[in-house]
Amino acid sequence: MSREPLVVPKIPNQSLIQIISQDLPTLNKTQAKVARTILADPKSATQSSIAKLAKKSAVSEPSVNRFCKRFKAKGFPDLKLRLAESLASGVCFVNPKIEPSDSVARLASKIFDTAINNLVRVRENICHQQISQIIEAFVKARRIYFFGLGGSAIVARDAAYQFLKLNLPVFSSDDILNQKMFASSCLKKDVFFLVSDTNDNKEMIEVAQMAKKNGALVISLASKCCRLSDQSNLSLHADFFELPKKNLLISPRIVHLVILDVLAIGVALQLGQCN
Amino acid sequence: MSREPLVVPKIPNQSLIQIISQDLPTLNKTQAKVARTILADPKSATQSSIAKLAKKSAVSEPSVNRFCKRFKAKGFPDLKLRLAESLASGVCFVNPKIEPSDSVARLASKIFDTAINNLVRVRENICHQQISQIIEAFVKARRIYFFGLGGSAIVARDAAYQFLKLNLPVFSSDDILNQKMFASSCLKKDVFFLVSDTNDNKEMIEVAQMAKKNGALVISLASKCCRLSDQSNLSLHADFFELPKKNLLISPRIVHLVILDVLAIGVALQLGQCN
DNA sequence: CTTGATTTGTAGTAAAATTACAAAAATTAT
DNA sequence: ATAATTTTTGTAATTTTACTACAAATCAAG
Repeated sequence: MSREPLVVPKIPNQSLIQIISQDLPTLNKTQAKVARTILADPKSATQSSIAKLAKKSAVSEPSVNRFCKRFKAKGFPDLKLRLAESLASGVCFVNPKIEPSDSVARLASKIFDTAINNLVRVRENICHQQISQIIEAFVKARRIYFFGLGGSAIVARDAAYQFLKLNLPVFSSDDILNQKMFASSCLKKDVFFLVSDTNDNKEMIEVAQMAKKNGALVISLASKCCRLSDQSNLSLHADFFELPKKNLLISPRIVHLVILDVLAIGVALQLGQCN
Repeated sequence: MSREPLVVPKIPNQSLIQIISQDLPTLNKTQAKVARTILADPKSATQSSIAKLAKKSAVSEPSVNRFCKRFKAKGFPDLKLRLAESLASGVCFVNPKIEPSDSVARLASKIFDTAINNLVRVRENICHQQISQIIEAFVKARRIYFFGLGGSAIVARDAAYQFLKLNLPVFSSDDILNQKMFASSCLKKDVFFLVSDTNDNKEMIEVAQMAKKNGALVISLASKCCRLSDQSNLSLHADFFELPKKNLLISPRIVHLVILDVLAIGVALQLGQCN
């Protein structure tokens, strides 16, 4: 038996849709046509016959068949099957860009898909050790401050609400002056949980610095690693697809809220309040 | 736009395999044979032809076809498709119950999975027509009130924040007295958007009734069809797994927020503000 | 039993997918 | 450039698969 390190070529459960969109650049003209038709509306592709799909893509039927074999399917019905699986598993990594011409149905499914994808990504990349440490800190804290600004103020408020239900000593505010006031007068046993989606908000960083100076534990939840994370004792981030600026589509708050659910239930278990 | 309460066509999104095994007792001899063959090995069923499956079940081909139609499939290929979906999502739809002995990693993945599953379910069952109608109503409204209580107050507030960014005339409050005051003094061109997770909150229903009496459009967003939905002109719900009470795990707010994202982006597109 | 209704299978038909092969592009070498 | 080779693509025939109409069989009630 070989002692050489094994190279495991495992690409775990990659969605067919993901594979197709990945390989799109390597496909030739005709196959790319088919790929684009499928990616544009995978659901309807699963319900078409090979003839319909060929016509829609402006290629011949055998070309569709060749496309199927290019993607390791036994044939067209097999491709449809794998496509259906890919859709059902909820993980559609196609980056859905919203077009003004989109129907409401399409719009809705793009937005849901994006939320789902982000959750899947974060689920896989989340650092459990940090989660544990934060739960630990929450349980021991004298007081926990949840702060955020703009859209993240709502996340902070929701978090405070969840932890309040667990009888933790929480406090929340969306007023930056209040936030600074509490940060400047806090104690060592306090915990500051700062939520941010803009990532580099100057005010929030100042709050972090003030709290840290007083020896409090600063935890940040941002959409990516940023200056706020650097200023924190513990930081969580939800790595998203990067999207063009001002695109309304991606909002980190969904992921942030789910992360906070994890923390809240973790704390509840720790306190034995989960029945 | 109609002010009559709409009957929402509910399509319960149960896994086909579940449905088949549920209905097994009600099937006649031949169809039961087919059902048992499929349930014995659903995966291989998705890869068989109608002839193979018929032979394996010791029935004729048309019997298999009739079986398909019995389960609302268009035909055999359609059944295979739904079976494949059912298998792909199968693991995911297991209801993850949280145990005190769960590790943080397990806890986190259960919570993420639940959120993801709920989003997938709602994505498939959401009524696009209603979404369109609501977008329409929002664009035309003189003023839009977003009201919620408890956990849903946060959802309402978030919604108000999103629509405020689009320059819509929004107003939000988590104070029930305020809510009633505005409901009692509103105008016909006003829209009330009521969010609820407890489903049958008496106060919220009163708000709906008051607003309706004044001729305003009442829209509700709840976690299932409930009395509040009945009192609304338009209602959306996010059908979840029903879970034992007091289980912290399931919170409808994630789904509610994503639905509100759909509405917000829909409105933005309608207004031409999406670049 | 016999009549009527339901269920099941046979055989034929229609549709869909695949294959073999030829035409058309694209690529390379001359 | 253009002829030769390779690759890609489409046409048409073949095969497989699924569906339908109808007849036989089974079942139920009188």
